[in-house]
Amino acid sequence: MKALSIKDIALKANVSITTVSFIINGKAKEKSISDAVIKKVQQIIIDSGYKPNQIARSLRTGNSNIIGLIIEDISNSFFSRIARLIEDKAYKKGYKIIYSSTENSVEKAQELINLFKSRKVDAYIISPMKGIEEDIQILLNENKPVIFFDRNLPELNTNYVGANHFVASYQAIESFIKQGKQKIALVTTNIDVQQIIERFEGYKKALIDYALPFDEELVLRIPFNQPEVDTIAAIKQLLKNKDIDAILFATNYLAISGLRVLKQTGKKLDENFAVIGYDDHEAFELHTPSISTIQQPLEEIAETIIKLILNQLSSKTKLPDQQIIIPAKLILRN
Amino acid sequence: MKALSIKDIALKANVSITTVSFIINGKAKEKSISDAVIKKVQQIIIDSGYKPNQIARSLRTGNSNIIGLIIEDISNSFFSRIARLIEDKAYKKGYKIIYSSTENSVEKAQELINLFKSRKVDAYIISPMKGIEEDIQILLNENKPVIFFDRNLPELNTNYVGANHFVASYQAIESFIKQGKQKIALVTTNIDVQQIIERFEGYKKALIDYALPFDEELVLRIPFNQPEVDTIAAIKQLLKNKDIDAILFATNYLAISGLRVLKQTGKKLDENFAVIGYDDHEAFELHTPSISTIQQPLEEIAETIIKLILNQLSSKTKLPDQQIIIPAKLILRN
DNA sequence: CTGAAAGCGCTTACAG
DNA sequence: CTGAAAGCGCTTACAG
Repeated sequence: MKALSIKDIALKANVSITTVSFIINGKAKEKSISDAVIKKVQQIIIDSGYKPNQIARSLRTGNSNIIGLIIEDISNSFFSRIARLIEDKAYKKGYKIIYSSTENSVEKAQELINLFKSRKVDAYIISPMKGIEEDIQILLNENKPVIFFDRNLPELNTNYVGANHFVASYQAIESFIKQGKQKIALVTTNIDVQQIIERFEGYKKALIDYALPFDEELVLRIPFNQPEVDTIAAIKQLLKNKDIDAILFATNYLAISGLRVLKQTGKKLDENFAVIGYDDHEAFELHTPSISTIQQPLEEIAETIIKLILNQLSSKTKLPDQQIIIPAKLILRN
Repeated sequence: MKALSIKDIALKANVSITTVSFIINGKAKEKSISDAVIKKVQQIIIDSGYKPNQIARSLRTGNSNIIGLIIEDISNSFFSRIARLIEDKAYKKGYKIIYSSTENSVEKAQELINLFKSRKVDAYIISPMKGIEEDIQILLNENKPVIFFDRNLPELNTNYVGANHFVASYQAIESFIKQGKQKIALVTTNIDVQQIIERFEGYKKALIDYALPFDEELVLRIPFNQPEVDTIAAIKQLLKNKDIDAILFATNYLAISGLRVLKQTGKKLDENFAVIGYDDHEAFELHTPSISTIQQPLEEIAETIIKLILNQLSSKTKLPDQQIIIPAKLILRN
């Protein structure tokens, strides 16, 4: 059972495929096709259930109405929520999203870019990593809209939408200090991207501003993709060796591991020990006691990304790049 | 900057595009292209960074090396974890996955099927809903491999991979009864799919087998996509009106809402009141006390799905449909 | 051992 | 008001 083609419709309607094509693409008026023909062809299309072959259309036009979304890990709730929001919003504008995870691997990201490129996606939304600059630059040279989100590569001139991680992190530490905490640790990842570095800088700056000593040994940098048992062991070690009274976790999955440590060791969250997580997670609110957290405004981020993309796609000339920084919110839950 | 085409490569190598095509597709030996030519062309391909246009290839061959994945909601951790696993496994076999969420809307699912169809995906992995039967039947008539997962539409002859929800649910209730629970509620959704019905049947059968009264008023059916505040209100109502000593939640997001209710009302989980969740979630283990849960073997489900797909894609004849039911595990955490 | 040519299903500049 | 034809970038049956 082969699918119908535009030729079949033209045959049935006794017109040329040109005419059918004009009608399908809403150019009937502009091309002054008679109303009678328009009506007849449209009826045949409806009756037959004909759907244009998008592959052929893409080959001919060079675009696809598809936006490629490249993220770190779809099973991380921060990314899956953002993906869902972007999907919804793009969908309403007639664009489809295809997405895939990189696990922070440059090779995987390169393959995804090639995949998307060979599928002629119209635009790219990327949470990038160091090492991918060259591949991105090629996309930019081809005049493809590229929006970075979550993290930026400042050496590249492109659009970026992200939260103000420096300030968020600073405020989190500030709130610890105001609670009288003295030995505040940061549990972060070792991935070398701006957004993670900013969280560290905010941490450090707050300590310095409040005249607390900055101790590199209170900063735990967990290798990305390390098995969780090792992460848990490292956090246990940190708690054992140092007399810590507060921890800021720089990602939600690290905070989850941290909460597992507390559960396993029986360490209590009380006036002597506090934690703050990054990026909300159901487990934080439901925890006893509830865990305070830094929340990125997902809705606003998704909205901004889509707006930037659509602007670019509808403009013939290259628009100036925009770096949009949205405040993150510290949600105190105790 | 236009991308290179096979023509450019042929020109540079001073051979025909036929020859280049054979070499790209590994048919050089079979077509007895000389080693010298093979080497020369390959070198030019590498040097120039040429990547075949997959759109053109798809148009010509009618397939795409892409598998379409249609799920309920990518922001639900059950689906995002499965998606991630399927993505990994397919990737290793040279297939890419594109996925999208339906939110249980038949219309959205139809649009996605049409999108995927017009993109010539090679196979479909679908968590279906009632009302989509006809569209699926069309895919089957076109001899496209279709695998249902998570839920089945028994009236359709197709492949299915899922967990044994009846048994899992039965065992959960059985464990409540053995703890001496008497008034056991079920909080489930109103979506009319087999997997949800089985969870209900398991609940009911266990009560009957153990000579406990089955009371329809202890079954709360939450409308899908209802705002969470309403869900929370309904659960509060249930707890208030009935003297319940145990609840089985039929999905993880319902259990999350249930835990929110406990938090808000201050109701304690103790020897007088127990809950079990469905599909694991970080919040369950980290909760105080930890929440018991029914876990579907995600890894095994993903593995089985991919195996079925690859079998079908590599077989020229239609393989017999398989219904693969994998046991779910009750994880008791207290 | 290699190539010319048809064709996949569209869009669109051009012609009438 | 409408259509014939070129062309997007591939693959492959056929010919030599």
